[in-house]
Amino acid sequence: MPEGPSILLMKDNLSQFVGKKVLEAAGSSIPDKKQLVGKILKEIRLYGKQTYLILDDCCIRIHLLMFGSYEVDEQTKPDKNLRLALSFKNGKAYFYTCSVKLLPLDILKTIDWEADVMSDIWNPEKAKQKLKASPDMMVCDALLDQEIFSGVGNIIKNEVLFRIGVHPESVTGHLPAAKLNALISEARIYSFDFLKWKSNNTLKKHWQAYHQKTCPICGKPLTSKITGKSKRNSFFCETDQKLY
DNA sequence: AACTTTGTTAGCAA
DNA sequence: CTTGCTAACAAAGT
Repeated sequence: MPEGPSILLMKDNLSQFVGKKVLEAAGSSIPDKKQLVGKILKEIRLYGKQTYLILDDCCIRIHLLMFGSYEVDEQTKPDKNLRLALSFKNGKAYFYTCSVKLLPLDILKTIDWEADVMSDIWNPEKAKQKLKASPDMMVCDALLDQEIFSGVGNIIKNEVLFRIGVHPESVTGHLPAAKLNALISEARIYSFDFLKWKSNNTLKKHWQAYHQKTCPICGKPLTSKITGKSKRNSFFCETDQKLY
């Protein structure tokens, strides 16, 4: 169940199969397994929450959506949820309850890789331009917009807004320059904190706002509210997060 | 046991 | 044809 950082961990787990040949394919998402068998997994590339398994002449796009999961080597989950399984000589990869689509390699050229907040080529200036182009958008929606902050999900949204002291229903066009910059930089910084804490199983322990009862700064109760066009839950402090 | 949820998209109305 | 909204869908944890 994945936001961007969790997908990065998945990529690490799958990297042992890069350069290896697909010996066998299974699962409900790919009707014609022959398209995959015999192909080499050339590279794994991420775009936010999307994973591209790049083969010789096509690629597989995997999105775990809300409830998807994966396993390496051993299948412990039921076949009915199995969307894709790939066998290599050194092990197997299983993907459950997710979106799996076989696509032409051309699709890779259409992706704005610089929009991925965890990418080496993340482009904060470009994000700023996109935000300025939508000055009426609420910040809670802006952070979840995968065209602007690819990889950010609801947890990252809430923690970033708490860290920078901005109310989720603030409008991007009203943010002072310093807050706008903080929004953009913290989206990346928190994502890497998420990655670090997720890896050592202490993610929940570090939540300051998401699903928390009281504000760690002032001790008052946090507000929980469905916000913005995205209609996702926001957890925030009315005192310490300013509405712009 | 009912409710929630780390997300997206098909489908339809305007 | 585009924009915007809602419903649908998924499965595991609380």
